[in-house]
Amino acid sequence: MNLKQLSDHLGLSQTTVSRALNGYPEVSERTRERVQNAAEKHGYSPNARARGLAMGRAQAIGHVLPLSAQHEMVNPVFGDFIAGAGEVYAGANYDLHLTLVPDGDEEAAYHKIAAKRSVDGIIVHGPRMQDPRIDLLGTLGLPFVVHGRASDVVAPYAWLDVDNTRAFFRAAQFLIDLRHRRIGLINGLEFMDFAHRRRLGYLRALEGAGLQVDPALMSSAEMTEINGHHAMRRMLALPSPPTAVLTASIMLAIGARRAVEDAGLTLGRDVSIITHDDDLSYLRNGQDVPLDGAPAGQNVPIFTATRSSVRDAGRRVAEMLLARIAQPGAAPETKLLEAELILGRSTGPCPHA
Amino acid sequence: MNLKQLSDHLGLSQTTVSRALNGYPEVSERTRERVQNAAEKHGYSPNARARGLAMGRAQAIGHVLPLSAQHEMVNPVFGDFIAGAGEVYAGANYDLHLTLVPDGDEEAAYHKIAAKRSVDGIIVHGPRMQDPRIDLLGTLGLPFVVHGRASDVVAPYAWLDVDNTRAFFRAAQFLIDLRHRRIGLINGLEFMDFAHRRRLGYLRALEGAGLQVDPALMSSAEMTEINGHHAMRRMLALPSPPTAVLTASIMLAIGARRAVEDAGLTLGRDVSIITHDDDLSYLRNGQDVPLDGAPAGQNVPIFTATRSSVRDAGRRVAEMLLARIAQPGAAPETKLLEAELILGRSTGPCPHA
DNA sequence: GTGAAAGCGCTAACAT
DNA sequence: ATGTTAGCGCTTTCAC
Repeated sequence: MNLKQLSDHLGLSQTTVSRALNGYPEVSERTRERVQNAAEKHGYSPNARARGLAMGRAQAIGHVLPLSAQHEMVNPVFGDFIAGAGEVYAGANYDLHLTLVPDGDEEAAYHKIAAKRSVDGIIVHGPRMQDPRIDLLGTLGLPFVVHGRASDVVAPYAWLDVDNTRAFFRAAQFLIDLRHRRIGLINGLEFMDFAHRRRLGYLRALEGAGLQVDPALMSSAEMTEINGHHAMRRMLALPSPPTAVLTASIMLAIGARRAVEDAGLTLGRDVSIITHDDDLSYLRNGQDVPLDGAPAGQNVPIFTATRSSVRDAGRRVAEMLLARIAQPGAAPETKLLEAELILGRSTGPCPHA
Repeated sequence: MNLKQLSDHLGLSQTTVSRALNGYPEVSERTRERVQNAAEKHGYSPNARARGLAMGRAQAIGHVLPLSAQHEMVNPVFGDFIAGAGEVYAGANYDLHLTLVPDGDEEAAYHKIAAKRSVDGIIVHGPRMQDPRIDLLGTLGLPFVVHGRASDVVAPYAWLDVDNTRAFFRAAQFLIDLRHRRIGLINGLEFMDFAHRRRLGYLRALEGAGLQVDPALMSSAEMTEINGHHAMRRMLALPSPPTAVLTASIMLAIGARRAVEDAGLTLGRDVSIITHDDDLSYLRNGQDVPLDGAPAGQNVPIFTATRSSVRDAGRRVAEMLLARIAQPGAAPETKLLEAELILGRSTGPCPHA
């Protein structure tokens, strides 16, 4: 059923029906009601393409996900993030378009997205430190918001990010307060901006405490269990192994934990592990203490996480973009979310202290 | 730059330019080249909405993700799956639309998708056992392919699925062969079709071996670490606890593993854990043995997983749908993927045997 | 309060 | 081999 059929059926013009459905004031209440009932009854929804063409906007948002050859895995929280954004779009009658851009032909891909005019704005995912996409999008004049930041980009742009630097600073500081002196970092891929910032926070805490920075205690790789295991194994084999390690995701932490067990060492005594993760719904499910069956005395903090859930971050980024589309001239808004500490276990004071 | 501007610039009609760009044969080679160069130079890409409107198709595929209130988390492999599908769409010049449907108003949502005509076909995610969406889509006449199956739907439809029943049958059989008699199942939410089938495979293996089925050894919940921990704790507290447990995801397995440790028991001796996961890229990263630092003698199978990666499954589902769109009359194709066993550890023979 | 008509940017049937 | 024209389904001026 299209507009013409519906209006013929009602004995009205397309114009009137369109106005009735879109809430224009000059339609009589009686007519509006008749039209709305008929539309409902016949399941009429305007053809999105025709509507967009006539109105000059797509009523759609593009999410752009870079796929790097070095980065096989898609971030597991991506689904939750986009679910949050999707909620907002549904409420505002926007569609969600997803574009996967393999790195290499990035510039062409973004030009094409802009030229096709099938979206009114873009959410940029997975920014790198000196991400060329941001300046490019500025040039293209398409509204956008970045989920994360690109440290080396100077021009102002809209973003929402977790304070990764501070989260890792606090986590490292926590270990320092427990008198650890040899503290390792098992990080994600450091060309990704979030991983770079995490490293920065770790380094600042060490430097602030006057501790030596040892490259052998730092690793950077994709955040999988096996990489966590390898990195921890390597560090434990050092002449002077770490007494505590900070990992950048729960999968890295799990791998590291197993490496400690494999070495015949005891977690929280010989080696402590503390981890950050973007989403602790894996563990928490609404509860603060992840594993309440843990032996007594082991409930010390090990997790840093964003206070708001990933889904909520998705909602907020979507809202920022819609606001930006509504107010094209406005100065780019930015939002920095704080990470929090959550009670957990496997962490103890330095054994040598 | 739009078609009119480009054609004016070239001193040609819009028709000729359109034909040149779309590979129609009646354009002279010289003209085609001139047009293509100009288009390239000015970064011309046809307006997707106008094109779709004129051609009567959207050149876009919709992925529909149900969001249940009971099911807070989006499956972490969703990103990888959709990345695979996206590759195929990019090659075929299709866009990817994502729609998130909260359960409740499912019917209305699907009607709306069909009426809006913004996609040429649909991929259905997360089917339930008696999923009403499938019959609904059949009625709507929109081509679709289901990722997974709906056991209670009788009408034929196109799907791609992993053989979950067989995977869990084999996994349970493996434990039975190790002489285990008390075998637990820590499953996902069983209104989801995949979880239902997994349970079926587990039950068949037990029944085939003449073993008693004990409801106290079966749990069903969202696949998080904490749920794995709770379920395992509960089972270990039974008068007659299991000697082996089969879990439905790596996160459940990790939680269960910790519960075993917390109980002061030894994995692979007192209790064995064997798990399935849809995506072992977390662990494997291209290698067959997940953790090569494992103590000797513990490298026995613990993982069943899809042979093809999740991303590849995404590619294949997308191809099925595009084929279906090209051949609307064709009989619905179906594809059953085999799961495989992967070497791991934490599994041993029954201690009482 | 309602309708006629133009136009959004493109493709495709129909000339030439 | 190229151009003219109609039309995809809607919104929006303009006229009544």
